Amino acid sequence: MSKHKNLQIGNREMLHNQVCSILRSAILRGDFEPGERLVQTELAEMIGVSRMPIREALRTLEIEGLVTMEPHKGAVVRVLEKEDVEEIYELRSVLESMALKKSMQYFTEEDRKLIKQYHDSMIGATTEEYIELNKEFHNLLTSSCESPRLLGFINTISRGLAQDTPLVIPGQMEKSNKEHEKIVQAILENDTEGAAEYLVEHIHRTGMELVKYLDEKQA
Amino acid sequence: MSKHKNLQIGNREMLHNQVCSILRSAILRGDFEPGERLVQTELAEMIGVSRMPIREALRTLEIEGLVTMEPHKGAVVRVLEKEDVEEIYELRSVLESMALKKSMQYFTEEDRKLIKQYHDSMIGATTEEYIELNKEFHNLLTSSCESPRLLGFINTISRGLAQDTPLVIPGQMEKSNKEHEKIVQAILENDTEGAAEYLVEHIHRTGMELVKYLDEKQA
DNA sequence: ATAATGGATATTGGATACAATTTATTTTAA
DNA sequence: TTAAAATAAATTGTATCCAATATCCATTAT
Repeated sequence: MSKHKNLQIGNREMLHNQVCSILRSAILRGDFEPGERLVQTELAEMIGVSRMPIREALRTLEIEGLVTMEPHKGAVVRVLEKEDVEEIYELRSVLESMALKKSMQYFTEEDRKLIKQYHDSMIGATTEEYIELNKEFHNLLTSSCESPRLLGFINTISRGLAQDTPLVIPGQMEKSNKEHEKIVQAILENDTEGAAEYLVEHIHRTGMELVKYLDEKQA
Repeated sequence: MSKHKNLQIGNREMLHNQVCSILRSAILRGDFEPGERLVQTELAEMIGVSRMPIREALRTLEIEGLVTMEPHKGAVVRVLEKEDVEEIYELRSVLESMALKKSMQYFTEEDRKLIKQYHDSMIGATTEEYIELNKEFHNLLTSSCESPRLLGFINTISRGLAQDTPLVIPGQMEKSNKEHEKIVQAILENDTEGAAEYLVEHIHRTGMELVKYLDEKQA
């Protein structure tokens, strides 16, 4: 974070990033059917921009795995299969635990306090609060690792899937809190291997439950 | 308008991809100095296309880590520090070994034969041949893993660095061949953990030597 | 002399219109 | 009914234009 407050007047983010966020939310929210075709001119008119930022946004979404693009055919909303969810969570567990292990050596006492603080604030949170806090919690665990490419991969893979598991997995918040507790405890004790192992278990368990939920929904 | 006579580029793949390859090769070959600014209009004129495919190509190169882009500043050729090389090789070892382990369960007898065949053909190869064969060899080890996102990450990270280590590391071909031998042997014996471990060692050793070379060059 | 200020200039980000290419659809013909 | 041809639709790429912004350079103030 910058030491100064944001004094900017207008929105300085580039258009294709804003477009990307809009489309990503819409897809994850289910505004577009899986398999639905995304016509550039229609999107441009809907959002109120020209085709260029749309094209750039779609390319980003393709990398994140939310749409597929073929030459002269365009973009379609990707159908997430069970295998996709399994792959995403397996990669998340490997990459996030790797980033956590690397981050551990850079954590200051303040970092560890902040992590504990976030964890505590998640205990009594509402579902909506929890989803936001959880994103930031996981971000705190990994973002000190000094590996920009690794962090880029983690962000890419994480954005490819909605982070609203508390809404669909029964008891997810309670289970997560218990698992987070073990991770936080290990971090406070400077137990690198333990923290990483508990994080792997946490992500793996969540992935398994999400797959189970999707299986049941499909059946 | 445009003269289709002096086509610097073929006609089958999409333009921004061809542009991307051209620029990637040019950067890795050293045609652009590290830190050099890449002006879109100049590149467009040089290559003989309009600005749009240039812009799209630059964005891909940014993801691969070859250039950095800032709003209204444009693209500059990235300076690869020691830390970058270390990160790239560490990620490669983790991701490629993961992909190899997953691939092992899908290998057919033909796959294993083909891998052995490639390895054998690398024994007496010239340096140029070796570089090409080595790319395909590593590709064979990982590409059966049925994890498209994992393969995407491996490709992205690999393209961010020139794959011409045989040219700069003394005795690289001989050392690699010995390490490949162990990998191939483990694959033929269906020893998943062994193959993955030897691959990690191989990539790690190459990364170390490359860092050492860069250190010496800088000094 | 040096730092800050204030334009010119260059470059990027984005919009728009249009041509070219490919795919999808419909119509026509055997 | 089926196959070929014509048509429509969508994407890719080009050319141009304009606005926002960064960079550079000369001028001014301290």
